[in-house]
Order: sequence, then structure tokens, then C-alpha cells
Amino acid sequence: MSLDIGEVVRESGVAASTLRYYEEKGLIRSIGRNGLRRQFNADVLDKLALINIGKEAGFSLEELTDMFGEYKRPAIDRDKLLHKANDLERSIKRLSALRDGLRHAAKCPQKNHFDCATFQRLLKLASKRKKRSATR
Amino acid sequence: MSLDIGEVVRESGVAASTLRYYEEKGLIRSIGRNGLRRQFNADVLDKLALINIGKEAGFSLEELTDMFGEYKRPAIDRDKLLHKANDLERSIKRLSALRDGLRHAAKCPQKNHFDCATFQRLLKLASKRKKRSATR
DNA sequence: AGTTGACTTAAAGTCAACTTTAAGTTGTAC
DNA sequence: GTACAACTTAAAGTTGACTTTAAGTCAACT
Repeated sequence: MSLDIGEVVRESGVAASTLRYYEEKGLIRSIGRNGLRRQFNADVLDKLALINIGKEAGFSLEELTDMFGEYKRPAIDRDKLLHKANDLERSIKRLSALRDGLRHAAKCPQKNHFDCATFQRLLKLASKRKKRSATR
Repeated sequence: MSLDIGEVVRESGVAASTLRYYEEKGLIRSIGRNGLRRQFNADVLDKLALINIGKEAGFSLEELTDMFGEYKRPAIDRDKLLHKANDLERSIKRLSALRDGLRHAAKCPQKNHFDCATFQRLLKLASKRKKRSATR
């Protein structure tokens, strides 16, 4: 089950130049060539979906390479994964508070969100300060 | 209640150059000077906390300026806020699935996550494809 | 055998979000 | 009144994540 790069582009919506860039970074891998053209295993589509979610979560390509890259196999490093999951959990909590804050701000009559007690409370809730990795 | 830029740096952990940059972009505002030194209203600390959460949520500084900037007051645009909240909600769902996926991967005995049915299921769950804004 | 279209590479370019640098200014402390 | 630390500005530099460009290659079709 191998896909031509063109098919991967069409199915994933990811640009060819991006696929080459990801491969160069060790994030994905091509399994051969047809002439010059890269061929990918079909599971690259899952991988790309995962990469997109990971980016959305604020992980850098380097972090994603650590977690799911092709050439890091020896070190799956389960502690690291758990640690990331915990980071993510905290992050999700803050984002949930932000979501509630936005929803509230959308109906609150105050001209300035910062004058609103409910918004303030949500904000406090959201900012249990914990510094995330520098890369963004 | 005004704070010297140095105090803001100390309390918020945000670099002075970043504060100047944010001000230049209209994201925050200083209320005056002491000599050359910028003075900020104490509420800038809440604002910065909010900005950090927003960045974590994947919003660009420009989007944040639209949402909470100082010079956009006429257009609070409640529909836009609600829309962002809904984006965020979808995002949170994907991130929750990713968190579960990471946790599972950390205990799953499979050498390759992609060979694991549970991981696959979480992945499918996480990737209800919806393209987010280009800026990241 | 020649044209076409989808790819290839290496290198340079772009963009957001900052940071660094160089040279200058100020309030306070001595 | 002078030294010093903490700021100031404008401009250039950096980083991550790509994209664009220019010149070339190949398989397939005519």
C-alpha cells in the first residue's frame, strides 16, 4: 500500500514542500521512489493527522519528532510521553477557562471585559501559572 | 495603581522588549512615563496572563489584538468571540483525545503506536478534520 | 523521438514573534 | 555634580516553519 507524494498531497491537504521538509526533519519517512518521485506508506496519512493535532497542541516539530519521529525508535521514552500528557492536561484546563471566558464576554454587557467580575474569575482560574517550553 | 516597566517584568516574567513590542502592536498600553520609563496600569498583569493563555490556544497576536486589544474598543464583535470560543471547543476536544492517546501510548506494549488499535481509535477521534486559521 | 506534467534539488526568501545591539537619556545615590 | 543602573529608541538579527524559485529529471503519452 504505497502512495505517490501527489496522492498524499491530495488526501492530506499538506503541501509537497512541507512533506519534503518534514522528511528532512525526520518527522515522516518515504519508503522509496518511483523515478524521482517519493512514495509513502499509507500510514503517513495518520501520521500527518497526528502531527497537525500536535501542532495545534503547541508542540514544536522537534517535540513531535521526539514523540513520533521515525528515527527515534529506541527511545519511545514513556515518562516523557506521560509528562507531555500532563502538560497537555493543564493546558486543556486553561483553554476551557478561556473558552468560557470568551463565551461570557460575548454576552456580558460590560464595555470592558476586565471590569467584569465573572471574566476576572475565569481569568484567575485560567492562569494557574506554569511555564510551558520556550519553543512556540 | 501604576507599575514601572521593571516591576511588570518582574511580576509577569515577560521581557521588557516584549512589552514594548506588544505595545507597538496595540495589544497592551502604557499609561505614561516616569522620565523615559513606561508606567503601566496594574491590570496589565491580567492582560498579559490572558495573552499567554490565548497564545497557548493558538491565537496569533493579531487575533488577540482583535479580541482584547486597546484600540479596537468600538468593535468588541461578540459574534467573533463566540466563533473563537467554538473553534476553541473543537480544539479542546482534539487535544483531549491527544492527551488520552499519549497516556495510552505510554503504557501500551506495542513497539509502534500506529500498530495499536486503541491509539488508532483515539487518533480517528482526534482528527475530525477542520482546518484552523493559517497563522501559527 | 519529443512534449508534457508532475515531480526533483539546493538555495534563497518570507513571516510572525521576538531578541539583540548600539548609542543615548534619566532618576536616584553618593 | 558625577556615576550608575535601569531604562529609552531604531534598526538589525534570530528562530521555527515553511514557501518560492530556478534549473533539472523522469514516465507516460502521442
